[in-house]
Amino acid sequence: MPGKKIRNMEEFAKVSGISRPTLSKYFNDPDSVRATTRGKIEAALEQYEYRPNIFAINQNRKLTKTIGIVVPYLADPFFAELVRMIENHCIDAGFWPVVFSAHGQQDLETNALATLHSLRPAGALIAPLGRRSDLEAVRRFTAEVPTVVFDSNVDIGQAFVGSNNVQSIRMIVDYLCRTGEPPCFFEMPPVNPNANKRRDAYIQSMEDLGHDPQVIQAEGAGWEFERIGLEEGTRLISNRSLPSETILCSNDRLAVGLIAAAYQKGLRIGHGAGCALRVAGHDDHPWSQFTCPPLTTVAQDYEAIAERSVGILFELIDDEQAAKDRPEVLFEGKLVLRSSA
Amino acid sequence: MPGKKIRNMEEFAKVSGISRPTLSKYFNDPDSVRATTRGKIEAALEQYEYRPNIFAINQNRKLTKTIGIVVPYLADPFFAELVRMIENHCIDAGFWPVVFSAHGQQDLETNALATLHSLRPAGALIAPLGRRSDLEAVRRFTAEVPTVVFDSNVDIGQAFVGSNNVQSIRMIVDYLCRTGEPPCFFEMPPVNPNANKRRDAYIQSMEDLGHDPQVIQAEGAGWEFERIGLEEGTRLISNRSLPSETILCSNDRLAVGLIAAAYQKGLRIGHGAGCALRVAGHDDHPWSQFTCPPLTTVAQDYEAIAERSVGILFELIDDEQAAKDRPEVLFEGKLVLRSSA
DNA sequence: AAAAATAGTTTACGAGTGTAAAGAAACTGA
DNA sequence: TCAGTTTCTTTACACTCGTAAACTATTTTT
Repeated sequence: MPGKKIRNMEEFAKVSGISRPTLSKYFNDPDSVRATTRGKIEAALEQYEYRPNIFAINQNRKLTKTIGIVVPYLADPFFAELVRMIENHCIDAGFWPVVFSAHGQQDLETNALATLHSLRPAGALIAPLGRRSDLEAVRRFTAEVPTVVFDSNVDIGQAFVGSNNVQSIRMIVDYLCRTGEPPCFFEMPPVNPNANKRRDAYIQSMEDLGHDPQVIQAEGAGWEFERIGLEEGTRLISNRSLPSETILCSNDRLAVGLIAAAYQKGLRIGHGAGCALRVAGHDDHPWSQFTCPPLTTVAQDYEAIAERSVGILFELIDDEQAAKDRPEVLFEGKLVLRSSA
Repeated sequence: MPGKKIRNMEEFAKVSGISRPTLSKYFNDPDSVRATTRGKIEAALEQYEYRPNIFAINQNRKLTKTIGIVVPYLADPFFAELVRMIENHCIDAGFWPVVFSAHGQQDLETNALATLHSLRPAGALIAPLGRRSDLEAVRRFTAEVPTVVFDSNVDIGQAFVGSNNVQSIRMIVDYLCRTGEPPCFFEMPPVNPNANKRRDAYIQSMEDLGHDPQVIQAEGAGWEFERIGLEEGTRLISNRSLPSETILCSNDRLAVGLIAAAYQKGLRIGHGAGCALRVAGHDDHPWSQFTCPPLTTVAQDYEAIAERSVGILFELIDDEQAAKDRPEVLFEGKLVLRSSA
């Protein structure tokens, strides 16, 4: 039951009977003071409402407890989910995560980095816009803040954590070829290196298997991937211009749109009898288990990516030498067989 | 082309030839200095890389430029989208939005409020967890920070902005009754007042129309609404225990799960011939246009809610008297007719 | 119980900005 | 050009906490 309001650490020192420097130590690391002292402080905390002023704390600390998280588009469930996990890891480690979304726009990304920079964070986790990023601005940022890049591997930061697109695409191409007609590849204008890697991996995998790769690029920009999938899918189906009955989509959100298009055109999706199309995706987006039919896809290991990014960042923060070789950690995708393909 | 690094405002005063207090004024509000002075400052800003230290700024300002945004679950596309819009409005107005997600957990919500509090924000926009909120903690927060509550109307804060659930539910119940069998209502254990309002509005609307209300409550907790809809939907269909062929879901995410269940059970959804079920939702979630079939629902006016919440908050910040009567702004839902019902 | 080690107190300064007051400089309009 | 107004400069203190140094109190070790 917090009682009287305490304005600053000095006042709290008075009521708790502990000197201010010791309190400062305590708030930095509760285990750095003797148990009896800790007890007194915590007893006082129960009685009085007091929290150190974040601004004053960070003003003087060489190393703040702030971790910046920058993603290209927070309303994308993939990033929302990843950020959720990353935030939890940061909080568990006693850090304060601050999330920025570029909302798909370069100026907002650059601005977020500038704001973040002036927060003097201990480190940052960045999933760059990719193509649209102001790479110079990002580089300036990473020159001063230990940064782990995740998801989209542009050559910046001190480490990268993401998925092994080559392996995952190869795996699903393999599966699709083994179980039916070889797939064509449905993509949009690439927004980041992942998209390119996936396309290239598709082409390579197909050639290795002795098939003819067929890439369809949907028009459209922005982050409404489902809409792009729906519109282009509708057109392709209407024109009967799909080069294969099996379609591997560059990501699940595109697949969601394509599935909607097929449904609306009366085409049944799946690998059973009476099905006109097989559709597969990539990422295992939170929604993909609820499409009709449920989407066969490759799961990115969200939890592993989140856990490892944060882990590497903490290593970087503890030991700046770890930066030298820019490790790249790639997690393997897992095939998620559902009924769409 | 920013050149030499400037460490603080004093140094920047030297190189720009403008006194520090004037610079301080400029950074607070660029229009508060003469155009010629502004010109000199901005010329210097081009040449030198300098940004005022956020911590030092906020340490002394009575009113910071920080706006706190707290949502119950950021990975829910409804909140992700709303937050995206709110953030944009804040940035446009020269404020710094800081987003917190409670990730569905009370302790995280309470903690977010405490952290936010110590940021001494100019104001806050809170969508409370609802039932799970530690109302006392929230109230303590709102006693000191001008707060607009949105989405979920618990009786705290200086204003509320949300949707008129009574009107919107009445409208869709009306529509469903007019065009086919009267709907039953499919809900989960209510997580916030909206859920209760919607159920009650359903019951009232049905009675007003002379029909027998039928409420089905799915079991399940947490924020994986689609899963709840899928699992309970599967059970209901298997047991043939649906009291009506028309199902109004408490929200779109539940409907997404139910639609998946119906699909997997081979039931065709829609209002045409050969359809076994009609399914309607509420909210117009970003996904609901891509379900199979596309979901008939009631659209919440995202942009209006975002714009108005921020607008009212700015009024509160400018004039604390505005708080007295706790205005409640309810936007009307719009019927979105697609093919699921 | 004395010596050694640990943890606390007191004192003092530093971080980078906001802001107030008094006076100097630059504009404004006739 | 000159009075009146506005804007800038100078000076000084405030905000809250981190942290270092010198010293004292407490605990641990032997």
